[in-house]
Formats: sequence, C-alpha cells, structure tokens
Amino acid sequence: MIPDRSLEVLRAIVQDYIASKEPVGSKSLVERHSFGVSAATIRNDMAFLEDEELIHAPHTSAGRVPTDKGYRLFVDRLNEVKPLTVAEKHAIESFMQGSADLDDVLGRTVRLLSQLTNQVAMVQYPTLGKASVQTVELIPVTETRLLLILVTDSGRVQQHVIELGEAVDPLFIAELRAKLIGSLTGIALTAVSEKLNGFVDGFGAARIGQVNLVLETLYDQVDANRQEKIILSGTAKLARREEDFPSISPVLEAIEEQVVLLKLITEMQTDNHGVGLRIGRENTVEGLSNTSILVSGYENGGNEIAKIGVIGPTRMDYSSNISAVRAVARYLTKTLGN
Amino acid sequence: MIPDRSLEVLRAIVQDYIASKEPVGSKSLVERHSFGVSAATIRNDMAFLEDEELIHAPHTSAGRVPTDKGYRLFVDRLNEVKPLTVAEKHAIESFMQGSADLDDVLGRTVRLLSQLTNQVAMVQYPTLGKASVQTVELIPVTETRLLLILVTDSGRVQQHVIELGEAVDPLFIAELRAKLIGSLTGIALTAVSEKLNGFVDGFGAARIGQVNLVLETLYDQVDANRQEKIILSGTAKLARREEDFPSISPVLEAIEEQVVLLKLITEMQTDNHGVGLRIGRENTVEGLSNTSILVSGYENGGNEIAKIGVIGPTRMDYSSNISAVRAVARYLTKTLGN
DNA sequence: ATTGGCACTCAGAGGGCTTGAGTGCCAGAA
DNA sequence: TTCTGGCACTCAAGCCCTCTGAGTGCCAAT
Repeated sequence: MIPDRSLEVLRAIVQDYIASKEPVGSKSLVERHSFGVSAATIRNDMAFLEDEELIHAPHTSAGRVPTDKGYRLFVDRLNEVKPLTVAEKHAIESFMQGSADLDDVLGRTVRLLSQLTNQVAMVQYPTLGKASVQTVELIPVTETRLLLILVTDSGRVQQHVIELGEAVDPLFIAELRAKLIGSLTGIALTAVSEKLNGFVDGFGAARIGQVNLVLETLYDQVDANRQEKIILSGTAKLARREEDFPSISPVLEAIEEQVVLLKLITEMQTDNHGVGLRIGRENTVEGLSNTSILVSGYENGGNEIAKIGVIGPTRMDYSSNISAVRAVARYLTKTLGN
Repeated sequence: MIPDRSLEVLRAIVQDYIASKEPVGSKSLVERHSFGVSAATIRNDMAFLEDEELIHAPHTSAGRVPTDKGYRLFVDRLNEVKPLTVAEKHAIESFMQGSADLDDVLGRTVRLLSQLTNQVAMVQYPTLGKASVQTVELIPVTETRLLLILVTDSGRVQQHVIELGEAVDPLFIAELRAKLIGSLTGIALTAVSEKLNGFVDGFGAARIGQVNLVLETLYDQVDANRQEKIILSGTAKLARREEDFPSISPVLEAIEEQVVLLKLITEMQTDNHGVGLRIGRENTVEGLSNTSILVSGYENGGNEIAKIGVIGPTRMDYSSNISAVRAVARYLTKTLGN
C-alpha cells in the first residue's frame, strides 16, 4: 500500500510537472505545497515512489518526472475534475447551435473539442449499432446511372452512384424501388442482407444483372455504415507542443493512420466517469508512446454509439481535459437527440 | 541580362542544394559539374548571382543557397521536367482504379499525389462552374423531416435533412417534388435562384412556410456547391521535413486554415505548362513563407474545374513534382470524364 | 519517523580553441 | 577582356574544459 503522504507527493509532482514542464525536485515541492514536513522527508517519499516506478529521474541529479504508471495512479485517484468555466460552457452552447446535419454537427464538435482542450480532437462517426433502415431511394441521374440513397433512422444519409452500363427503364426502376422500400423499411441494418435473400427472384432474367448491381451497392453502403470513420481537428496543436515529443513526426504519422486509431479507440473501455484513458505506452501503437488518448462515448438518438476524444502529450492537464471531453460528449448526445 | 554560364551555375546550385540540403560552395560545384573553368571563375559568377539576389550566403564563410527569386528563375528556365518512371505511372493507374464516386476518386487522388511527391497534397473540390441541375429529390425520412437531394450533371450529389417542425403531407411533398423537378432540371446552378422566383406563389398559404424552408435549403446547397472545399493528405510528410523549416507549427496552422489555402490556390494562375507555382514569400500567407505551392487544374466532365497540388519546402524537387502534379491532374480529368 | 547536514553527481551553460570549408580580391596568364 | 592560381581572411561548428547549481542519497541526531 502507498502511504497517504506519498500519494499527496505524487499528486503534487504531477501537477507541478504539468504546469512547468520541468522535472520537479524536493525543494521546489515543499516551497509550493505545504506538506508540513521538510524537504528531506519528501525525498524519502520520493525514493519510495521511485521504487514503485511511479516517478522517474531523467538523470541522477535532476528532479523527478511522473511515469506512465504515475500518471495512471494520479488519474485513478483523481476524484474531482475541474469544472468547466462559464465561458467554456458558453462556447459549447454557441458552437453547437446549428443544423441537424450529422456531418455538420460532428465537424463543429471536433473543432470545439480541439479548441477547448488545445489538443488534437477526434470524433468517431456513429457505428452501425441498432440503427435500422428508414428509407431507400433509387433515382436515375443519367441514362445509365442510378443514385442509390440509404437513410437510417439515426439520421445518417448515404448515397452512391451506380453505373449500370446500359440504359435503364424508368418503370423497372420504380418497381425495384417500391420493392426495396417494401422489404427494407424498418429493418435493422444488420438484418438487411438476410432479408434480401431471394429478392432477386422476383425479377425477370433480363433484369437480374441490374438488380444484383443495385443490391451489391446497397450491401456496400450497409458495410460502409459499419466501416467506421473518424475526423480530426487541430493537428497543428501538436506541433505547438513540440517540446513534449522527441519528434512529432511519428505522432503525426500514427494519427494519419486512421484505421489504427479507430481500432484503438474502439477497444478502449470507459470507466464509471464515462471516460476512457490510455496513457503513454498503454497505447501499444508505435508512435503514440508519448501521448495520452482520452475518449468518451456519445449516443446518436439512443441508437448508434461512438466515441469522441483528444490526443495529447502524456503531460497534459487530465483534470481539465476529462471534464471537457465529458461535457462535449454530453452535449453531442443531447444535440443528436433532437 | 544574365550570362549563360551564370545561369548554368545557378541551375547547378539549385540542383546540388536540393540534393544535399547543404549550402553549396564553389569548389564542390566544379567537382560535381564540368564547367570547364576553375573554381575562381565560378566564384566570380556566384558573386554576380549574389548581386542579382538569385543566391544568398547564410553567413560570410559559407556556401550559397538559392533565394526565392533564384528558384523562380530556375523553374522558369526549366525546359524539361523529369518524366515519370514506369513504376510511378503504374502506381497512378492502379490507384485510380475504382468507383465513379466523386468523394472516393478525390480521396484516392490526394493520397496518390502525396505518395508520389512525398509532400502534402491537396485536392480542391470542383467548383460551381457551368454545372447544372440533373435532378432534385424530396424524400420524407420521418414524420416531420424531409431529405432534400441535389444532383448536378457533373455527378456531384448533395443531401440535407430539413426539419419542418410539423407533420408533412405526402401528397404535398409529391406535388412540391414534381414542381421542383419540372422547374429545375437542366437549369444551371447559377440560375437556380432566379428560376425559382415566384415559385412559392403556386402553393396555398398554409404551405408557404414549408415551401420556403425547402427552397432555403436548396439555395444553401447551391451555395455549398459554390463554397469550396479542399482535402489534404500527408500532413505527416511535412514533419519528416522538419529540418527544412525553422518551425513547422506555423506551416501546419496555415494549412489547417483551409479558407486561406483555398483563396490562395484559387487565385493562382497556371502557366502554359498547365501548372501554377508560388515560391516562398510569393505566398503572401504568413507561415507559408518557407514553402512552395504547386498546383495544376483538372476538369470534371468538361464542366466544373478545380485544382490539385502539393505544398512543400521551397527546397523541393520542382522538376519531379511538376510532372507528378501534371500527370495526376490529367489522370483525374480522364477518370472524371467517364 | 523526521530532520539538518553534508558530500556527491551531473546536465547544461559558457568560454576559448581549433578546424576547414568557403570567400574576396589581386596580379599575372591566355 | 576573361580566366586562373594564390593568398589572406572569415566564421560556424565542433570540441574540450570548467563552472555552477539544482538536486540527490545517506547518516547521525532529534
């Protein structure tokens, strides 16, 4: 077990280090905090913390810096997070004012979060979840091309142009459209392909090719709904934190690899505060070993669920950022609820 | 007038500097190139070039580095550009294989260009231009919501959800839809708002509110078509060129300011080679004073036109990059032509 | 358990020295 | 007139050395 005072010392080290970016020594520690004991005593505590691998000295005669494990303990014991300022709340409100368009809302959200936290922010597009088909549309756009539109009950709209390679008969399109709407409306996305089993049988042999093309595109769209997407904002913020990284290049590269990033945040669990956090090397992704990733979940109309979050140096202000991410996630859920 | 040999010397300096990232001196110059004269003579030429502000010495006892003006002259006199390798051509072909979907094609293109040039690549979405309305669709998605879809003859599809705030009558929607299609099909985007003058008069007073909502959204979409957009790829490539910039942070920031970037590339003229180039401070945008921007235009089905390009350090391989940008622009035009 | 004291460590700053690539200029050759 | 070899000069960058001070670990005393 870790003694109370040692915990306090750890907390103080983390705070001072976050504020100053300098390794913190026993003396400056007793100056800035009132422990009621002398520097020598603190040094003993620090020796203990070092044994526990919670802090670490960059070199012999330097102050101490929290390790990933130290940050982790600090965050886990963090029982109150810094509440947002009025200005911040106001910023959230005014930022979220706007249209009901999913792309737009998510775009605003990610910029907002980046601005609030001064970190790189990310928003994952809602995943398939329990979403179901609201409607399907089939619109001729040229002689040989159809536009297929899929609308889910969570408000997501997807469209894709299908090249049929031959002129299409408007009557046939109308029939196909009607049948599709009849079969799919209200059906869960996960059940679409099952539901369409044998669908093609209802058409004449001459049409089968075209019907199959349309169905394939439809499956693709359902899949694209599953295939997740992420948007980022504030990449430049990383660069302004240059001192925090040996080199930012691997970090930028890791962030550009959206597939990896998606996998990472998808498998992150959120705790009882509603946030998930990976500190430093807890992210097994190479290139992110000096960054922490902080996420929170949001809901889209009670159906789809996805995550938003920030990426920053391990030496970030966890307290503020946690409350910012949480607040923005909540507002996002609320906004999407309408 | 600048003597021939001096021009040759400038060319050699630019080439060596691009290759080595080191200021180049008279001695290494005569070693690597066969001018048929001695280093001392070259020094005289260099003194001349320096008077003309085409090269510049970072400090007294150092070699020379081309100035923006020097690069400019070099590029303007560049009469042959490095042709693409077979592998590169192959890469382009295979990258462009895919769907007819505009988003998808542009996404592939920008990644391709970034990969080919090893720079940050950008693709501007096609602008309004001569595009006209192919069709308009109005689809109820919930009790109170409509989905408005606008398809232009260049294959661009835009959609937006309209919240009407009250239940909608399917018959009314059908009527509105029919009238819209009747009025707008084939109409140039630029003429849409004019064409719809008085459109609302054909509806009963009770419907006017709803009709206006739909029209407003439609105008917004036409405008969104005008309001341009840009996508980027390979931002991390900048970071790997860290040495080339005093600090990459301002560069990243400038790039994130897409509005500025758009304005910049929009007003860039392309020369007879089909490419436009701004070198260093020729970009009046702060933060881009150490970068060069290289663009080329592409066409979308002969109608819309926009630009693609790369952003990199002034010390970039202009010859290769120019041919890459040109080639990709050509392929993009071709792909979109289908 | 805590403290003051003390010897010890070491990164980083600062100063001075050396090196060598590179320059500018000049007088003589072509 | 143009080119060349030679020479004195410059100066960033690398190297080594020293110094400094923040910080440590440990011990004996409280």
